[in-house]
Amino acid sequence: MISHKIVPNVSVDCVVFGFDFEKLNVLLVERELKDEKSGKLLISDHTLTGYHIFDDEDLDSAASRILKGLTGLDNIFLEQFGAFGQLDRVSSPKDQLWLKYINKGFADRIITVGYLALIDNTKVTLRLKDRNVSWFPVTEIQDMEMAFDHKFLFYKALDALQKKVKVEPIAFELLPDYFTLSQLQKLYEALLGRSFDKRNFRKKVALMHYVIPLKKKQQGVAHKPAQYFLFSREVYEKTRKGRISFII
Amino acid sequence: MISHKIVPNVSVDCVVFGFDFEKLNVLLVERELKDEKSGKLLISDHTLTGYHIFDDEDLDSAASRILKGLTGLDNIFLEQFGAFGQLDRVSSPKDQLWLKYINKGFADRIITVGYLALIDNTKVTLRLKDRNVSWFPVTEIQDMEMAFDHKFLFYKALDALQKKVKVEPIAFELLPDYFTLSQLQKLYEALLGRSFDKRNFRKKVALMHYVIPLKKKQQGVAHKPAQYFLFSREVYEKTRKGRISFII
DNA sequence: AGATGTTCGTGTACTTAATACACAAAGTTA
DNA sequence: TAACTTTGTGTATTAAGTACACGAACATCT
Repeated sequence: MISHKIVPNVSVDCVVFGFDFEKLNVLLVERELKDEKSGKLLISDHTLTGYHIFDDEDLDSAASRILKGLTGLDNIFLEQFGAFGQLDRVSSPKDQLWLKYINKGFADRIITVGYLALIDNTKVTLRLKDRNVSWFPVTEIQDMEMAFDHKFLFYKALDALQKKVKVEPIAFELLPDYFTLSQLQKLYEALLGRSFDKRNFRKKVALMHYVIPLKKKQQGVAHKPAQYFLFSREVYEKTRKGRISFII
Repeated sequence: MISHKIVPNVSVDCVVFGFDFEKLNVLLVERELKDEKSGKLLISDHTLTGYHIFDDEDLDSAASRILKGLTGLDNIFLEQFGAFGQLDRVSSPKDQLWLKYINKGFADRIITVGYLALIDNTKVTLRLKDRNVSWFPVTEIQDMEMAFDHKFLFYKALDALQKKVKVEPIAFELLPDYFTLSQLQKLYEALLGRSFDKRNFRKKVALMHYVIPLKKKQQGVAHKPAQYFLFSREVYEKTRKGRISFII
């Protein structure tokens, strides 16, 4: 059981990515603070999902705990993309006001460990008591107001994701258990911000013996139904060569 | 100026790599503790170079500070390879004994941020007051006794280095300003633990327009003298394509 | 002066991967 | 049954990867 005694100087922040078959999205939590008397909005922006770590859990567990609370899911794909300890991470007036307001006695020197999480949108229903949590297209983050250094962290995570996706088969974490090749292609296009030629893309996938066709086809679509495929990590581990280039 | 007030729960550890034109080495510090009465060796092993961070420096600065103290050099190539916060990182009897002995009042829950550093052996003379610091071939680490979770951290760093080296031109950080192609090849062989065909290796290097031949040749060697080359980061930045595969 | 030892620097043939590009087939809906 | 939409497929060309052997340039030794 968890003691709920926090380690004062350390937090984790999760950048949670999801794919809706159209575009890549990120999960953000609304942050609002109203002046009690005037009712005036003092703060209205968004944050990543993060929290301090407890003194009896390690970093990965802290990240898993946060994601469990957010999505109800265990076994979410999670990977560090960096540790961040700039002196001015939490020092803007807005952020100081917020920290005073929530009044949890956090230190003002907080080193945060960033985790990127990939989740299968089809499996999750969001929930976080008292706070609005929702998906935002990654292409819109640019123009949003964000808390602390969270916009910076987001772009670090996106960068790490784009690099990793070229080198390891982690994109499948964003898809349901079975998927069509067009969905896979759209995903890579959303991840990398470029487009691929259909035939060439499929030629490459054909060389990935761990992307396995199923007997199942799409049903009820107003066009030629697509075949479903499945990603087998087992086959991947067995057949991977030393090669680097994954997609591209 | 630095206040020397430490952040209690956070440290950085540096895994410092060097290349002696034969093999890849890592820098370790000897750790010894003798019983005051009996003179019996209670601890004799090696550690990475690390320390707590101060409350007025960020993570990168802390790592730079440690390396400056160790090598006298600024501007060393530095990059995070992960943050580590296992509950049992420092809890072995030996490590507890050591922490009691040095008696600096460190917390017993310490999250460390791992940095990998690449240095040009030809530019450095080691120095660390009161402690023995020296180079060890990476192939020998396996059989060494190491403090805390430092052996684990070392292998994480090595792994990160091997991945990164395939994808970015960081190997040059381990070489002097100018070098021969045979030295470059030996370096890649040491880094990746495999060998390359000379002609094919050179064919690849020829495609890297940022590896630039100099007029200079080796002198005083008892064989045909090799031409020197130089790595230009400027040309690299200008000419890099989206491609992934770097060497291999 | 000449022989010995060592590392340097180069080319070709073959196989594998990357790219560019267009159209008929299989479903739904009106 | 016609219109619409997405699926699924092949070929030709170029670029990159791999396998493989030998003369040239220097220092050293006799």
